[in-house]
Amino acid sequence: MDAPTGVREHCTIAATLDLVGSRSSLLLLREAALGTRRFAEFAVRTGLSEPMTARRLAELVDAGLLERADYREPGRRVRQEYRLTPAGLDFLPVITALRQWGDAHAGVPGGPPIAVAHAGCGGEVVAQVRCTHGHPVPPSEAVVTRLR
Amino acid sequence: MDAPTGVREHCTIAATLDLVGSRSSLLLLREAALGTRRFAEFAVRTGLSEPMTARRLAELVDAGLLERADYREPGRRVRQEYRLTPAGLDFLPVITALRQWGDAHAGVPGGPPIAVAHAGCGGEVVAQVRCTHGHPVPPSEAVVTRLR
DNA sequence: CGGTATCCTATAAGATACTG
DNA sequence: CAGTATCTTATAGGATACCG
Repeated sequence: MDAPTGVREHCTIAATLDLVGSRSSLLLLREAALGTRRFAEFAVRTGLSEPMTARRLAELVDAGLLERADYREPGRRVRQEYRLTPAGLDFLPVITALRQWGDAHAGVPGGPPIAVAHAGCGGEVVAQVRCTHGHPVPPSEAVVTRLR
Repeated sequence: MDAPTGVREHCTIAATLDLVGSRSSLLLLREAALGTRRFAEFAVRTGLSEPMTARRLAELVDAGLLERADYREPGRRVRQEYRLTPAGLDFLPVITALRQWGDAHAGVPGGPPIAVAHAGCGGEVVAQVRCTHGHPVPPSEAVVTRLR
């Protein structure tokens, strides 16, 4: 009678939030975007407890944003690592946009703790609202159509 | 002894999530971005209960993303409306990026319920990761520096 | 090191009823 | 229409202890 798996949301933003919208998931995705790979690093850098780190990392793997892989440094035993999948890489605009808003409006003492620059050019990396033709789209030029 | 107001996070993303990171806040900001102005519309369109709608709208006003304003249609009594402030408009890249990821990876039956187009040009509106010089920045070209 | 099991608290969120 | 008051449930998340 009820849906066996997943969520039946009518809005894709709501569906996204149901999937990865918790604070802990977003912090873990932030860390993955910054290059973190190992379980203990995720827990320390996000400040999340280990049980929560484990549960959310497993959810993100299930949701297809992260993948586990074996990882062997020469002469050491096999370890695990978590890496962004293509769907996880597609999430980078969200992380970038959150960081950008936070840097501008939720200033923390001492300033932002990380900086992201474009390799070579050195420009600051930001998320921009544009159309698929590459034009910047200010809010006044965005036309919203409700399809249903 | 403790901080009287606000949150002292070390990361601007975490600070942002503490401020407006709940599912209900993000759904309300989505609606504000789509042009919703009135209390009852916010509640119906997000599917949130009225108490939650009231509490979160007040939080968003306190946080400076929305502002209340009197609003009078000719011949009718004064009503209230909620509008995005400049800080709220700055949040549009986050909403756009969430919608974009959801449209691509969290498909809902019947397809996305809204479409956003660039006025005139007609191109689909998306969030793109770029540098401040305007170059598109693929994940491999983003250089992360931890400042502390 | 990379987790799991168990238990606990805080808060997100809904239901219902009511008010100016 | 635009909320508020009160109550309840579900879940996010932490603390602690333990395991292969």
